[in-house]
Amino acid sequence: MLSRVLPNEDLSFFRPHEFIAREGERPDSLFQILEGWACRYRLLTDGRRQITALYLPGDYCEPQWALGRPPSQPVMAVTNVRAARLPCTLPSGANQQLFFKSLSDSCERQSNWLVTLGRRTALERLAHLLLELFERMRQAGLAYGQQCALPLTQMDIADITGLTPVHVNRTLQAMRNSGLVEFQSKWLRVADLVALREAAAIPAGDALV
Amino acid sequence: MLSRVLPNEDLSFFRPHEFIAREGERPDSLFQILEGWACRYRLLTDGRRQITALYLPGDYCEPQWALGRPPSQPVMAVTNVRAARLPCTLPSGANQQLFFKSLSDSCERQSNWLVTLGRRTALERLAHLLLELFERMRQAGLAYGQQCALPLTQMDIADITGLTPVHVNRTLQAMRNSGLVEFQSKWLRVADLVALREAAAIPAGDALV
DNA sequence: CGCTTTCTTGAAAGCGGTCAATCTAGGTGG
DNA sequence: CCACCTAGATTGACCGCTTTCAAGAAAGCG
Repeated sequence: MLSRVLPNEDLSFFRPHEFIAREGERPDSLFQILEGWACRYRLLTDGRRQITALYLPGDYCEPQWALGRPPSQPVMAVTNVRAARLPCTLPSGANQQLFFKSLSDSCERQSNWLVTLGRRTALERLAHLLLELFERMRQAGLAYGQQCALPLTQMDIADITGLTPVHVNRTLQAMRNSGLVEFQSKWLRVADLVALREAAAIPAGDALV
Repeated sequence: MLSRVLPNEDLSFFRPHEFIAREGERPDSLFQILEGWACRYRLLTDGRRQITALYLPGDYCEPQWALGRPPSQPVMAVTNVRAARLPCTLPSGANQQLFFKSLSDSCERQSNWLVTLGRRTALERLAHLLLELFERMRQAGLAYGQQCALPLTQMDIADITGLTPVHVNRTLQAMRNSGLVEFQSKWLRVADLVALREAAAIPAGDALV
């Protein structure tokens, strides 16, 4: 599933909360996540945090670094992360295609998140998030039946969905109580994907990306 | 300022609210906006709308169409629009660079908007929007001193900022009353850029993009 | 000059936020 | 093996920003 582009030798490891890239510092390589999760975020001066991207196994972090653009937001490991180091230059041929597909995918995902943050309720945001993460884990070959790992704290989830941890907690409980999802100790189980899609207010034809 | 890539012959014109691209329909060309504004948006089934991108003079609409990805969201003219038609294929050489820069710019802008929609208050969102639009108009050579055109209705602004038109109206009034901006009849005047940045809760080092 | 879109205003309600305390579980060291 | 520690999850009470609903004023346009 998770296609490797480089030999096993060039690996990096990160611990939870360790920086993978710092704001403004030109990284000397970019990464393909092999194992674990990472995130990109921005902090406002008063401490408000918004997570703007999640990197799951298989994801590139970040193609645009190869375009000569230093990271404008820090990237940090959420869990233990194992990643392949790739040269920080634009590859040619098929790998170039891959890069641009990756860039354009993340653009698409962000665009969908704008809709969620701008117009969806708390419950819809959480449904959307769980759905998207399950789908991405499935595509990475990391879902088992209707279950997958989901190693985020409720605080992380709050900073993704633009809510407070307290409200995430309450809304998650409502979702559990209504039987929409099972989600505890970093493990997600989606009984009814269609119901979850509906709860997320995702129009019929829309892809999740 | 606004560098043209094609001869004058290949032009398209659109009226306000006219579709420039429809969801899922492969466009046969992509555009560089020469005059006027356009937007990309998504509609939820109950009518909620979120605008996910604005296209100002000089902007490409949309590089990723050339990557073989049909538009996942409709694009529509906000004002009268004059645009140059470009072949819907990946250019080579310098123009390719241009495309990817454009793609990566819009990615960056979206990422900043995630922060705004997720974590900023109504006043901060509006300040951020006005600031960004002024800056983009300035870079396009379309600002005159500290003023520029801003041809959006309060409803458009609401659908960009994830607010209701009513609240946009009230918040805009508050900003006018406090002397932060002058904005009426589609014309913006920013007396104090620094104050507006502060009102937008934009951390010191951050670029607007 | 009438029509339609846009802007403005008021009152009331609600969703999600804030503050603060308590409970739980995983990890550590003795 | 258990006391302790700390991060994370949970709960309750209250607050307030933003929404909703409903009218009316203003402005743009044919």
